[in-house]
Amino acid sequence: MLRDGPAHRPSTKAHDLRIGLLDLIESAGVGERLPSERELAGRWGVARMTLRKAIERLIEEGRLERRHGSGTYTAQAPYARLFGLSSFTEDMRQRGLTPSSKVLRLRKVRASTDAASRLQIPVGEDVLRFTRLRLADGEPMALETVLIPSADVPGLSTKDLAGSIYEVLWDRYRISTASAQTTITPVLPDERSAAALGIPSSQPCLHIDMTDLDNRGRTIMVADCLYRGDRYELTIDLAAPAFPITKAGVRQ
Amino acid sequence: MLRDGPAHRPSTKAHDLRIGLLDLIESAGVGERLPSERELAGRWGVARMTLRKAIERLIEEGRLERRHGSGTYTAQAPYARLFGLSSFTEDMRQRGLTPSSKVLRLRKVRASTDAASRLQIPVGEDVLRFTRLRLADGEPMALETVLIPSADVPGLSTKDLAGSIYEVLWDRYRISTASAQTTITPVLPDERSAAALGIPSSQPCLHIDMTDLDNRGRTIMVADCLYRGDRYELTIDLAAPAFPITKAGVRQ
DNA sequence: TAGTGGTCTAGACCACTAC
DNA sequence: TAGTGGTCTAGACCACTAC
Repeated sequence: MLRDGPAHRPSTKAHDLRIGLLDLIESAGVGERLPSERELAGRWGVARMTLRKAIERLIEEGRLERRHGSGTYTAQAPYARLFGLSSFTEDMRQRGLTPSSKVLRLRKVRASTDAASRLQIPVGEDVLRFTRLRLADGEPMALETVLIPSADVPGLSTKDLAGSIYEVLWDRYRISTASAQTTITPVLPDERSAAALGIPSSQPCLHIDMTDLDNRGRTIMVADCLYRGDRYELTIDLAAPAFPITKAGVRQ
Repeated sequence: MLRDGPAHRPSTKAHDLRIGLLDLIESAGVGERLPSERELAGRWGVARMTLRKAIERLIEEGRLERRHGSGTYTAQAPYARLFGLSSFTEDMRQRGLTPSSKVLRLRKVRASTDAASRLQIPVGEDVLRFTRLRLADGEPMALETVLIPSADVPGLSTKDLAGSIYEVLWDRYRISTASAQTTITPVLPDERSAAALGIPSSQPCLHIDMTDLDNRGRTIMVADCLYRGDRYELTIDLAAPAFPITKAGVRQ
């Protein structure tokens, strides 16, 4: 059933099983139970240990979860996979704060040379550009400007921007971030940004620049964020054995 | 040979094998070859697959390396494991810059309440405290103050502080960092720091506060660093499938 | 060519869950 | 108690290395 062409590189059985498992995951809903390991191993004619290896890799990737004695389940929506850094909404909730947003601008623009280069699209292409004030417990926390190729998000409007953009991209367009590149620098805000954030322009801020890529390395969007240095701190926990965990913290 | 007490928690064979493997790693030099999987499995009376599982975990932790057809080897010194963030020396080299250091102060002090709490030692205990200017291509890049319990590093002196402290701790005291907690905030430097870094005090900087822990969760040292915002930027690459890679970048 | 790691098999028994 | 994942066994054959 599974194997394909002859002169193919990674063609191990575990890799073929991966494809089959991904199909199952795709067609299943979030949190749904897969057939048992014995059932799947039998169905695909492989040893259970071999199947388990393929499952383990998908667990590492955050696509599956196992519950001892119960079963193997599809994991939560992939937009939650990139830890704290990716989603302001998630960050704030983890801190026990209530996130909200105020859309300051939303319009369609033509990609500048710089934007086109970052988005990997032709110069002049239509791009949706919006700026939001992100709040925590009603108080300004960050100012964020996002660029997304218009063609990817037909019909996206202001009312979709109340919460996590990751959630909207996934729920509505089935777009999900597989990796992100982030650059962090300390800056002083310009007058306008300082006013929007409610801080003096002498207050240092974290400038967090992010590019989100899908699983084929194509750019999904770029985001330019300015976080208040007096309220926000970035925490990175690096652990040698397990995965480094990155999360954002809030200074009390 | 391996199993210990009865009412013990993780007591799987793979866990017992881990202990045996760690002993081998400890007594071997860096880059040395271990006995083959078949040899070790025979010696310890387990199936090869079981041994492999224990080896795989140590590979994930960066302690071992496998070379197909050749053997299993002890990995490079563990101080290099924590990616860019941990070692200024490594960071700069990766960027093609030449790192150097200038020790500004080094003395033994008594732990303040705050220091004692961060280092997990009694208040008033002897602590080695040093401040270094870190340079890249001869130009100031960061100002760093480090605290280490004196008892852990007998004989450490100024001449040991020319390069990576991680390297010294490992080579000389066999102390290695297993995890690190880092907090990042944007700040304006005080007059004295600004002068040392050769920047105006209106130049925002990244304040990076780090606590290094060993594999039992004990604090090894705390470091307080001020990075020039005009020369230094932090880059974080998050990838969903593999390990997030954190590295520091230098603005050109 | 001998020895190594890489993958896979077809079982076994245990620990846990959900009923 | 039936079904699930968790661990382990004792092999097999393949791919690669180092000589």
